[in-house]
Amino acid sequence: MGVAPSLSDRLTEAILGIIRDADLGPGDAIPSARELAKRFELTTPTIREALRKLEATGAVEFRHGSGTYVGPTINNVVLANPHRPPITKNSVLELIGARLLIEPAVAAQAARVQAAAAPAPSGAGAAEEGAAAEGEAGSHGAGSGGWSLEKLEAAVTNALTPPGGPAFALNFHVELAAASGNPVVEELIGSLLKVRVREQQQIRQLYDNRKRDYEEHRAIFEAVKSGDAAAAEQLTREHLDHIRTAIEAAAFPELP
Amino acid sequence: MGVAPSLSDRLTEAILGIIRDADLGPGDAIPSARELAKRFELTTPTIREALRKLEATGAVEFRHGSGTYVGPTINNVVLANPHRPPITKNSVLELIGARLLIEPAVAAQAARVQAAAAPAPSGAGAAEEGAAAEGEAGSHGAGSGGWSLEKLEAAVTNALTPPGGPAFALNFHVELAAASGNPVVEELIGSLLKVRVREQQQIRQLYDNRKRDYEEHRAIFEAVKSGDAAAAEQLTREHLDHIRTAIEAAAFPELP
DNA sequence: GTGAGCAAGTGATTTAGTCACTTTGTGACT
DNA sequence: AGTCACAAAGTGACTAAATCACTTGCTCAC
Repeated sequence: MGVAPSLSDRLTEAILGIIRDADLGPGDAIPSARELAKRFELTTPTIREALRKLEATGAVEFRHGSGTYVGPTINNVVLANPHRPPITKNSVLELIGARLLIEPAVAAQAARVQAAAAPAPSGAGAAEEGAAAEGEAGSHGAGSGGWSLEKLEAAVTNALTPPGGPAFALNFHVELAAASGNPVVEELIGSLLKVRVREQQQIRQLYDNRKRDYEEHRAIFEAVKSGDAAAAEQLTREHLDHIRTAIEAAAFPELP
Repeated sequence: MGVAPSLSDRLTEAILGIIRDADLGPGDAIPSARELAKRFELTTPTIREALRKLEATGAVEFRHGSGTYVGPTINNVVLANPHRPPITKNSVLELIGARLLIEPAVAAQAARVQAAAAPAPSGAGAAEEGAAAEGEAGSHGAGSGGWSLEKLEAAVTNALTPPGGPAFALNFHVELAAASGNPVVEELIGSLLKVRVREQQQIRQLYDNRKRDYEEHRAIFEAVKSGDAAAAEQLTREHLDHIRTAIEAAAFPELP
């Protein structure tokens, strides 16, 4: 078993080693392909193969004429398949089903974290479990820079902004996952959403649930803010269930 | 935006198109690099770059001297980062935290599916929510071939088998996710576990919780089998919590 | 200053060929 | 007839030296 640790696999590891030894983060430039070729005593096509592998997982990024740079997802433990199969109505429903299974628990955890951080303003009876504050994030998260409750609120109001508006990049569900305090969960939800960005836009065009989305997002936000885990969980479940029934009712341009 | 749809990105898409048009599945051979070079009127290094990208995500597999084959994860929507950062104790805890958040809900869903499939043997009061049977799987799942309850039981007894034993590939938590009926959830859990296979082995060597694992797995299995969602959820939570405290107490060879 | 234009650095791709490995089938030997 | 050794064909792995395309920054005229 494991007879072949070989290949240009070692090269990708070596390049990752260079990146980590130099403590490079997303956006930083890495040595050019020719430079690496010289350093490893290989030729550029070989180097490029290794770099392409790293590119496929978002570990590095090519910019023609400029250089090669560290990618945004180099520290991810899980990622969305960039070579995903063509979307079907069924696969979209499976995706929603998965989110319906995990996001309510995420919302509840976010509320618990919030309740532990703030000195409980109005004590609603929602302490259903022990595991409260998971504490600090290891700083190598998936882009959650500052404190998350503010970003979460920004993401709420964002549901009404047109594409291209301010801070359109913020997604409520991703920010909600970030508020749970666990960067892996944030990656998970982010990956799940990234798979269907194109379909998301399609759905948004088909009918206008943006106002309802906004209201439901706000309700969830309020529940999280007040530390009511049970309410956050239930509201999130209902919200996703609404989306699911909407998708079920929708007639897709492409359906198998 | 999106000014550059170009690159050898189109090549990877085209190759994926070939695979899907020919309806090739994992294990099937794809045209050789030279053949593809001729077909696309390109040169082999260019083709190889595209193939390397596909290799990085498990869409294709190289076998030196034999050929190139369709990989096992070509239909995944989410996957474990093959170029994952070095593991730290904190990152392992984050991983467990994420599983602690989602797996109890997965176990509960598996129990609900089971309760809906079998005509409730002993009606325990566990119907806390509506969403029951999600129905058929789209057949393009992540390896769950036959019916899952049997495989789940096989995975239970497997906790005691030494490495290299029969059906060692089966993992209880992955099979549990499969039993939830949602292939995306199965992928998710599988990816989460794949990230730390090396650490899993390390932990298993440090101290022997295999017997306790076995007993807890069996308890969860029984709860799922009897359709008791609440029990399955709670038992899974406790099981993962035990693992977490064990990891917290462990002294890792490498710790930052 | 401001802008046009040159030059260096970098990625993108080609071309032509060699080496290493796997598979398969043929043939000789038993 | 059965089995083993070996050769041939097909394939991936990699090299070598170029050329083209793009970006960036600098310089120099205006």
